[in-house]
Amino acid sequence: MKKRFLQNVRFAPAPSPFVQNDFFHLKTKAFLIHKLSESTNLFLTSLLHTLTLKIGFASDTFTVNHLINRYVKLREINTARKLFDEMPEPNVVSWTSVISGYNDMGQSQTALCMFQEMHEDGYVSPNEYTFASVFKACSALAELRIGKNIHARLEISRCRGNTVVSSSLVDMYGKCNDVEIARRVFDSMIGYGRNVVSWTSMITAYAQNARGHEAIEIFRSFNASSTSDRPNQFMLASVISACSCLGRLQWGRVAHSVVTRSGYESNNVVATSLLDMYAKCGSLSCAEKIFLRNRSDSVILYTSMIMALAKHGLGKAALELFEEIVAKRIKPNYVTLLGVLHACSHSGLVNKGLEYLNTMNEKHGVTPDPRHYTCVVDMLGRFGRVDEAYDLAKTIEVGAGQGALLWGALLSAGRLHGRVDIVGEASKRLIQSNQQVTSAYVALSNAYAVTGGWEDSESLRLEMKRSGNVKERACSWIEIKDSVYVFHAGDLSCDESGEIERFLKDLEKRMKERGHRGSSSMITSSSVFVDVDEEAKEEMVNLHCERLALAYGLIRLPVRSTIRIINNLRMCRDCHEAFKLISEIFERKIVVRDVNRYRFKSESFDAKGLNEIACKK
DNA sequence: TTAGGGTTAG
Repeated sequence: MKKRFLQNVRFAPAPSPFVQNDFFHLKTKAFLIHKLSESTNLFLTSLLHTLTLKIGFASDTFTVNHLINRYVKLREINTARKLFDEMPEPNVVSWTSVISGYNDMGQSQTALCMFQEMHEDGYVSPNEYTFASVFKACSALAELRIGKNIHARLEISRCRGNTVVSSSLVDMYGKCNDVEIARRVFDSMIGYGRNVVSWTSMITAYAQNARGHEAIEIFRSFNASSTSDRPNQFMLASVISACSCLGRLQWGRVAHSVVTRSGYESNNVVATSLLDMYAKCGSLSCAEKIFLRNRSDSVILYTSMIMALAKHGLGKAALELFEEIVAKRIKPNYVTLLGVLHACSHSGLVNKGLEYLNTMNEKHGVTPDPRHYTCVVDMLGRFGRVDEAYDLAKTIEVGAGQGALLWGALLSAGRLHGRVDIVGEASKRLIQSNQQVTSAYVALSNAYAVTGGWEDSESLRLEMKRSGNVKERACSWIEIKDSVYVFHAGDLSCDESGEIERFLKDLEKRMKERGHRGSSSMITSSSVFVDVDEEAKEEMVNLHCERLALAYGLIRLPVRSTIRIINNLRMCRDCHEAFKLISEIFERKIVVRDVNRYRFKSESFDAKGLNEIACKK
């Protein structure tokens, strides 16, 4: 502190003639602070700022801290920073206020730089408030390495064992995808107390890392604990999000009843999570009801509905909703445009999709990024324009994670359309960047085999075996009347497989009768080639024929209940409804890596657990 | 006696 004081002392303002004595000084200071705390506009705050300088409080840390906080609240971070830089003796509150201000402005990187500066300055030590703010910045940036370093610093400080700091740590590890450490921190909190925020952080950590069962287990433990806290909108939104990632409609419905009983049904964030849950669990009609009941100017609510329609193959409706956003002057963001492109991709509106990509910056102020381009590559690839997809993919600069999505999309397109050259190129790119290595090896090996390169194919298989890249058997699951059935890829031991095959052949025949020129081998090869005029494409959108091929891969697999799915399909009045049902089945299809773990969880915990909470008084 | 943590679309 001394160094900073000496540096600034010659610039410190001379004592003001207004400061006559201690009593006057204290009264004036109290008046200023009181007025500052009441000030909600920039004009008044600037006036009080001028007054603070005039009457000689520019060196008073406490008063200047109030000023800084007022500017932070008004989102005037540059003014706040300027004030901070001119302070002769900033204390920990001054530092934390500016760090927190940068967080609020979304400038998390600057917040972290400031924390480092504070450390190097060495005159002020961080306290609980500072650590909580800094972990929040790490969360926003998903900076695991820096977060761990600061966590180590926390452990040797006197600030460990604080509920707020630990909650922010749980959140940070969750956002950085290290759920195990998040859980360890959460468990350690039992010694000094958890509150509704700590529990919510843990639920969110599980939900955001696709571990819905554990998220719901934590929610159940929270309700069974002795805490007097009740679930609030933050916690409920996360619980619903956990139900979404599980794709289990029954659980989602029970969670919805908890929301209704808690009185949070009209909360905008909760409503958005409900909408998303219903859409992901296959009930588009319920999603629409939630949307209509809560229609507001929220871009996230609109975007969720656009995504829901897009995923259900209703591209035209999704685009109409987007036009409504534009007409209402709600500013779309990059996710909204992703939804629009997704809608075009899943509905065969290829040229429309390209038009949106090329005009989104000019018309909507959203610059296309690799995620948008990947969506368009996927769209072109799905509809046979593989060369265009490849040409576009080559022009996009991506990091490793995004590259996996981009080249993964091209790999699928190459496989779907039998383009060995594209499969080879995409596989090589994926292997080089160490992404999706197993799938890429398999695809590349198959590509070599198709072109007669048996030696290359064999050596690749050996290489896979040596490096431990063994492909896991894919599986899917489906929920029927509160039970979950797991399906294994390639298992044809089903008694009803003949009947299923006959049924699907019949569906294909009826589809052709309605004028669709799909591939004659659509069912057997799981490929759909589209070469139809615009009108037919529109109809194809409604029939979800691309999904039929994929759904076939799901329902041909053996479980006793498969026959019940077929019976449900038969109850449909025509093949349009049947396709919709197949599509819904497909929407709930989730590939899991660890089947045994999932089975164990699904047996040990069912919707009754949530029901108990729903009925709790 | 100023400063701190958790939610929804992707």
